[in-house]
Amino acid sequence: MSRDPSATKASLLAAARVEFAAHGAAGARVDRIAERAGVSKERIYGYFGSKDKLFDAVLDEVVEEVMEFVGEPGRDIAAYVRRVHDFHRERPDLVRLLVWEGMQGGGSCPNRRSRVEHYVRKNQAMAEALGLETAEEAAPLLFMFMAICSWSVVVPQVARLVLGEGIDTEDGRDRLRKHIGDFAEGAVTHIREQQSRV
Amino acid sequence: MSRDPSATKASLLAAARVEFAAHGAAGARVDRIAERAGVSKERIYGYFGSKDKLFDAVLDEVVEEVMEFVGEPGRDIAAYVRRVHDFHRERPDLVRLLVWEGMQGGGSCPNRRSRVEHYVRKNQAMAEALGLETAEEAAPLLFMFMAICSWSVVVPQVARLVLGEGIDTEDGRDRLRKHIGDFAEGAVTHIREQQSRV
DNA sequence: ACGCTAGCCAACCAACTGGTTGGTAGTCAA
DNA sequence: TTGACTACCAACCAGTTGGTTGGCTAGCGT
Repeated sequence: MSRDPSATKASLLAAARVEFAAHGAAGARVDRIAERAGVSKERIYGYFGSKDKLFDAVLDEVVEEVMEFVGEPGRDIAAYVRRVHDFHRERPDLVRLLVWEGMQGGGSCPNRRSRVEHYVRKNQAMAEALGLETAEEAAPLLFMFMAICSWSVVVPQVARLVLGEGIDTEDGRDRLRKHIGDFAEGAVTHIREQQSRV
Repeated sequence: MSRDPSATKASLLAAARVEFAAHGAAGARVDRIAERAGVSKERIYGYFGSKDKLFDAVLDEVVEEVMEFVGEPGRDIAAYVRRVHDFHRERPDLVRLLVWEGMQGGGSCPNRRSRVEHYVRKNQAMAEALGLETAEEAAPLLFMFMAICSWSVVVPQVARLVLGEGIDTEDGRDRLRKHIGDFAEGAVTHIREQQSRV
């Protein structure tokens, strides 16, 4: 058909992303990926070797994208958190892929080097904004921000139970967004106070 | 073998809990559950009808347990959050089951009634502790507390990347626990201040 | 003692799984 | 033109899946 290897590869990656985000590495079906890509599934093995390696390739790609799209935290940390929240809400793929990796994966963690680097950079930016001395001190904060920004993507059914059906409306989502911002704001002020007290 | 229906049922439920927590409803294997329970898999269909219904039964049971073991939030909310964190760390089953349900489930949400009730009760307790007027106002807070307490169970690989390898040691975990408590403390103070300002 | 029901299992089944293979057909250098 | 190389696919394969079936037997009421 297309006789354009790089286009075929890209098409497979795109299809795989949809499938993996929806079902995880274990739940994904190779046939569905191939069909969505409009390509014989044999191409998956020709280009990527196996289903799992394809998953890793997708993850690489998405992590790369997020580095590009979500900037680094600036002075106004609550604003940054809201930005991250917006990104995850609009494109839940990354969060879902990470969660699948964490829940199904055997702790292999591909592309480790660059991912660590990515988070270190964010931690540094955050430490600077908070007046903390080392990046490590900011890490738990970053981690918890990720948690509150992602949670409603990960357990939407719990969100509906706890926050009410309103969470499915634009209005309800905005309200949660505001709470998330406030929550972050509170935590940051708390830290700043502890900081100045020393 | 055992010829004791309720014992067989219980044995199946226990085995299913392990299997479902590890692999989710879709990833779980009926044969493995039966083998672990030391029972023919046909009994699963005899007692529960299908794999999915067995999953629901397990979820019911676990939710029930959590209601029992984790109390309600008292005056010291940070302490409550730490308690929840400890529970999830020691027994990650509940979190994992909820996440599988959220990621794989089709939004059916079995046992809805009692689960809503459970969260409403917690929201009320929390609203009271914070001096908020309605339970709904406390809901987002409860939701975010769940998030920060569960996150390292859900994406352990990210925890390792962000917080460093130390997270796998008892010491590192305690440090995170402390940060989670502080984080909650900060958010609560923030809310209390907003409250008193009005 | 005896039959009947309920708990149980080994064996089975059709559907589906990730992965492979043999062969076709574009494409490009010589 | 030819020959070789590469992208590609339909058909295939062995192993696994959730779910079913026919029959065995422990234990109870009679």
